Amino acid sequence: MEKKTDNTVRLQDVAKKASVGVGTASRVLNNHPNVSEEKRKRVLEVMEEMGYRPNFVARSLKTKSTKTIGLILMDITNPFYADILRGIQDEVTKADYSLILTDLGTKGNHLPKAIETMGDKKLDGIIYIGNQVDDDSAQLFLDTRRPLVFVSTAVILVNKELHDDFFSIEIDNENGAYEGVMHLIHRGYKRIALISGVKGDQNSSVPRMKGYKNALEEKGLHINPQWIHHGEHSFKTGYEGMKGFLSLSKVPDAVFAISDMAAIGAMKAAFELGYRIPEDIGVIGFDGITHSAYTHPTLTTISQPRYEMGTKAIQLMLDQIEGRVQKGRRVLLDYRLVKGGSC
Amino acid sequence: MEKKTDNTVRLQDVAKKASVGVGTASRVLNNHPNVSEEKRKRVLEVMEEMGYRPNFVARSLKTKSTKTIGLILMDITNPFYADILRGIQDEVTKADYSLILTDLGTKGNHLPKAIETMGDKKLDGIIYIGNQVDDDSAQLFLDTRRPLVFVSTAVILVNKELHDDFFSIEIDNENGAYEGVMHLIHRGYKRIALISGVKGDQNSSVPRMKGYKNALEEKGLHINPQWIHHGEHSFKTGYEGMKGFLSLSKVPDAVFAISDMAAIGAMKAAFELGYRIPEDIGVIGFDGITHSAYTHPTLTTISQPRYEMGTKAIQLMLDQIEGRVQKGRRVLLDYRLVKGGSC
DNA sequence: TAATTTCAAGTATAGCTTTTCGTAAATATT
DNA sequence: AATATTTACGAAAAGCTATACTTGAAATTA
Repeated sequence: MEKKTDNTVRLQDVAKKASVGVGTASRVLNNHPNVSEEKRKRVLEVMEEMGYRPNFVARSLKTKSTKTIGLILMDITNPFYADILRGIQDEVTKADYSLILTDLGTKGNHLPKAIETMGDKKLDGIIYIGNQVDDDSAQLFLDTRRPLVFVSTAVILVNKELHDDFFSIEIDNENGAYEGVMHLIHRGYKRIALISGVKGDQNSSVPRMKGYKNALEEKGLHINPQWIHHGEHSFKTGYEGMKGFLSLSKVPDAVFAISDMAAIGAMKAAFELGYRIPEDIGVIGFDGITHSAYTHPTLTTISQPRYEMGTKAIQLMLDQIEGRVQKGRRVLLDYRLVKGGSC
Repeated sequence: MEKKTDNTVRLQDVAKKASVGVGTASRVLNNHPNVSEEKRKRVLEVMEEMGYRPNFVARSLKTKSTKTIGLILMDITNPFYADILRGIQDEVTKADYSLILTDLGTKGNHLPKAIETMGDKKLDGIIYIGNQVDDDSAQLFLDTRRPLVFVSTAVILVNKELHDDFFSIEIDNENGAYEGVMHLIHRGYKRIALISGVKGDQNSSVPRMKGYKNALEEKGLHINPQWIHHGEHSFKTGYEGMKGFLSLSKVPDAVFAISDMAAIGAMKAAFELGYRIPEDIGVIGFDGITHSAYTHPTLTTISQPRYEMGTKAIQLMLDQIEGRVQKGRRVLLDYRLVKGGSC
């Protein structure tokens, strides 16, 4: 009961030296009221003098709060996610929480393991940013019985029902895409191709493709299946998609890319084949990453409020952790058409 | 001693149901030898049946190991760092550790707080990736008394002495820069400008500028102070640097950028002013981020083994945590000139 | 057979903090 | 002045696991 194996100083060491009970010392530490000014001062002095630092692990065991939020994300390599992370980080820092990050990466399905570990480590909440999650993983999320926030992720189906015990933050993807394609049409483009994401992904691919089709149909333009390319949110996807389009007998005159990464890859491919942008072929992207302002020509894009998505995510998380809200809901943020020189 | 407030199942619940001592249950959990096959099986069954999940926090309190590594990095928005993170993440996942991330961002000095928090939360080790740290923060790092790995960071000075109780992973920045500039010279460029990082930063700015100067001096080329621009590793810095150079009466014919981000920004500025790359002005970058392969023309760059830097960082970290090494050392990895079309 | 070794398995304790509880003292109320 | 209420504070429990220690039985040896 009085072993000092290493030289860490414990609260009871402080208490003893200050001649108070360990309970009192704890109260001082946590700014509880019922402690006399005299003892408070003495304890504080001794803490300073001995260089006492509270043990977070022991505290967590007792309070059941780790002051740590888990963040699972798709691919940190994509600046879109990195920008969201910046918002998350700033807000987390402000609230004195820590962040446990799991970057899923592209190879292998590490999601179930990641969710379970975050539950086991007693994180106070979990944020997920990425593609739609399958039903099994969705169930795992709920099983952790922790506050959840999904960013830029389609609402999940569990047992074929919509759950309302988590938050989600998105933009109106369908209308965003619609507006982007409309912009192309207004600029005079008529043969508009689509570089999409993972087929069937309810997060970005499905709603954005819907917006794309809505716009074309509304204007009576032809939807050519050959002009739709599926892939990831990567340079490579855009590059390959564009290469494919430009090798067809009937070449499109504009491309709507589901992400800026893909748009940049597409531009590269067009340039390589000697096409001029925007004269020969127009390009529009989606996301609004910083990078899109540094291509030549500058990329026109549907910009998402990335930083704000991050800050909002943490705010909603803290609302849940601190019991200010009960039911989850879907939060829609505004997107914005940023006009560049690519179309 | 027998309160069940919520429905979490504890090891002692498992033990009771399996009619064994809690010690035995613990041994089963940790694969200790001295337990009969019969009881092991029974305990395992009960665990499965009750859905038992070990409490990491309680375990950490006892074992003094959190199975969590801290990562402090400069700016996740820079793909160079994001790529390193990918390597770190993969290796961390493999070893069944978690990662607590602190992205310092650009505004405010959050480093001291970040270090202290990671110490307080009893993380098993800390990795730092970024600019040179000041002496005070360096001392804080050492005060945590935890394994340390510094990636792409200049060796730190504490009390004006070189410490050897931490690891660092770098490339030979001076020679890398030297080689890059030499490449420009061999391609026929003679008026070579430099877009550098933070002035005096021993991490990248100082050694790379040294390599830059070495090359110029060796070839008897003029070093023009007006052709040196300081800033950050960002698009903006490169953009502004190049704009500045091209407004001078005596314009350079090539630019060596300290990072690919800056190089891309510089290319953008040159294009805007109607310069052709590589005909009118040559550009070479540093880092080798994926992005550099998708500019037009493709960016020539000194590529750093980013992913490997990450995996190596974790390997060295685990070596320390698991006691396989005592003294720290400096690890140099290989860089590589990747020839693009920008010079 | 008795003594010794070996091993399985149960018990108690440590790890550090917060919180509950009970007591004593101080203050307020009548 | 006597009682009720509030406040200060120490002792101990609780949170959950791992480990050191202990015990008892079985196996080995003399």
